[in-house]
Amino acid sequence: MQISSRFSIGVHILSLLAIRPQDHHTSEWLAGSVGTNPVVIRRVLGQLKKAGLAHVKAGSGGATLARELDGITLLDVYRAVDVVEAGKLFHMHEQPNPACPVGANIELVLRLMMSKAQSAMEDVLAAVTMRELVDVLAREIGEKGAAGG
Amino acid sequence: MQISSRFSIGVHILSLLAIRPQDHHTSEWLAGSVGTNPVVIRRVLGQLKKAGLAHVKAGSGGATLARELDGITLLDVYRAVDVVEAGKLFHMHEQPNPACPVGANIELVLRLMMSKAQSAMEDVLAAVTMRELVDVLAREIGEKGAAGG
DNA sequence: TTTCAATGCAACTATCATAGTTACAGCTCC
DNA sequence: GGAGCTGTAACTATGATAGTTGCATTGAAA
Repeated sequence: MQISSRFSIGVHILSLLAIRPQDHHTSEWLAGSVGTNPVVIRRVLGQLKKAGLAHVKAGSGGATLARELDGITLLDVYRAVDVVEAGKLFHMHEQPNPACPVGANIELVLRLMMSKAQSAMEDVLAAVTMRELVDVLAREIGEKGAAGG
Repeated sequence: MQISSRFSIGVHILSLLAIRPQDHHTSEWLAGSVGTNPVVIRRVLGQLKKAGLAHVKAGSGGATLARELDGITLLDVYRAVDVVEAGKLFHMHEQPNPACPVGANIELVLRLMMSKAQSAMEDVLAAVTMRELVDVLAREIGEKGAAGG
């Protein structure tokens, strides 16, 4: 089991929009950096757009950030690409026997723990802004470097 | 995307072994409380056994705890049922373009964040022992009650 | 107004994990 | 030996993911 790569693709896209604001970011251009199909990019970009994180221009094409980097957390991206339903990271078995003491009561207890665990994970994502991520990324690029687009 | 119910089934099984130590815990009996097929139970129980959390008797049948409740954390169960590979909760897209500055460097940065988020989640699981969970469960049962097995 | 590149979306594919099910060999104990 | 149970293989249905093709629509520029 893994959380869909739509999340990492979303972060990648927003990073590109931030770091190379001068370029014309078509889905094909973005797909070239992400290493996937333009349609996959359009799907994710559509979700970022719906979440108010990006603008996308139909016709002439091109995407831009819809918000300041400081106003976008990793949790915003994670929510935008709809990768895990809220409160449903863990799948609880669905038919515990209500006639058994354990079966009748374990769901409540277990859901509480699951919820805490999921929240802890999401809190980490919420604590990181795209600004911070892009800054670290820019430093990496500065040190190691890399050519092309 | 959701983490497999094998985890919640595993916790349910261990709770049953703890709370009703007098019973003969066959896969069919356990399946009755969990609300699933005996084979599903045997599969999970086999994983708990391999992880050293439960004993299972072939032939005559029946499962028992292999460790004190205090010595079993929810993380142990989570690891036992092999629900998420270590460090791989998030799926990173696999072919970022090394010729693009962002593509070449985002993996490192993103994996760091993903790893932190996953660890935060697992730390919560590690902080809860089956003893604590069973105590809460027993209190629930005491308050609300429920008949049968 | 024609043209052209790009988006948005539907539809289809392959692949994989999950979870349920049947079947049966092998083990244990009475 | 027989009854009952485990361990495991094999098969099924279902659903998510991710890639792909095709096309109607859009918008800007020639």
